[in-house]
Amino acid sequence: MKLTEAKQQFIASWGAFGTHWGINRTMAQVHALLMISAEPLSQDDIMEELSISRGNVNMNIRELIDWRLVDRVIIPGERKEYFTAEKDIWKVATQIVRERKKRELDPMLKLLDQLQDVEGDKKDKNVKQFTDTIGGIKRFGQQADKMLDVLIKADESWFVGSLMKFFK
Amino acid sequence: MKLTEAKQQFIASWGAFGTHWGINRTMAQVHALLMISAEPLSQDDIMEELSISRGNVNMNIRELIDWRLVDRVIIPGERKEYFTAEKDIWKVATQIVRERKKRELDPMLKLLDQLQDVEGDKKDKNVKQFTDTIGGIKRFGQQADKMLDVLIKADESWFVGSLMKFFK
DNA sequence: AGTATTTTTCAATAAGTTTTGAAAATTCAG
DNA sequence: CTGAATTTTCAAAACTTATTGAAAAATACT
Repeated sequence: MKLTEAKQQFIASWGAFGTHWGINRTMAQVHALLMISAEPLSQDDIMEELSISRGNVNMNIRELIDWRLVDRVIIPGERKEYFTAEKDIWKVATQIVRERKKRELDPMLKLLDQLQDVEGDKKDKNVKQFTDTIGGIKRFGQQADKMLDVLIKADESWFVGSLMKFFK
Repeated sequence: MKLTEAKQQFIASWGAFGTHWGINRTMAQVHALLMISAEPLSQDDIMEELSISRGNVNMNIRELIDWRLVDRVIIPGERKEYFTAEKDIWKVATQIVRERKKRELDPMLKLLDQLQDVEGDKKDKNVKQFTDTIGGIKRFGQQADKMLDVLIKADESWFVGSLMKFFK
């Protein structure tokens, strides 16, 4: 397979993949493009490679920077801004975990705390089912929370070395 | 907080939560409703509770059954079909992992295999960056794949007992 | 078999999200 | 300070996805 074709395939698939993960297709494509590019790219480069508008590039790059997956790069002597992506997939993954934990898991646990104490007869099966379900989700979420915290702080060699022995 | 209010809050939040995970809002809401219901519900019950149309309930229930998160229940003497959700959150989580692995991770790994061997000069930095990135993602994906396989087969007590020691 | 009830389908429509592109704002070199 | 290059904004348009509801199909009771 030719490089150009392989690149296109990867970008398209990474984009489709992203939509399953609550990430907008174009954002995932821009990220894919930057991950496989040896050199930083400008907004114009990205517009050209992906055939999308300037505004679209701008918005999605901003979002990627917000997620700390992409960095602005200044190239001396160049007027334009350039962009580059973190290429170590372990760092990419832990950064995504970090952000999603902050944006989704933490608020959910907060909410479950509040929902935990409904008024009413603990013997009523409707009340019981509700508090049992909420309680179960909460305990599970707290466990996941702890686990992710350690994962985020760990480095890859620990992950591959110690933890992976569990998963022979 | 009153039960009715707490229920509404939980259903709404679980729905919003779902959209971040590539799951349609209504599907997540139906799932939430069934998880906190002590008794199985009929299509009419769900229509009423969530104020959505019959067709909508039907489609989303079908999808949930497809994901094996919801079961049809026959109540003797009743003409209507009823539905109930798995309430053990550990089982729910492993089932979701199982399905998403099958639908997303496995196909992605297959694709990465194909993209691994691009023609061209291995010294070309563009070729090198591409194959390095793809290779890195593939290795990471394979590790995740193994880990998830063990997780799926494990039961909760193993998870909480042995594995959680790692995450003190 | 005939009929009433329930479930499923699906075309039309509504709602939501993403993209465009041109105008406004900003940046920077001379 | 001026003006060309570049970036940012955002309303309108395009596109995508979800929802409705009525008709068709399936089910099961008498």
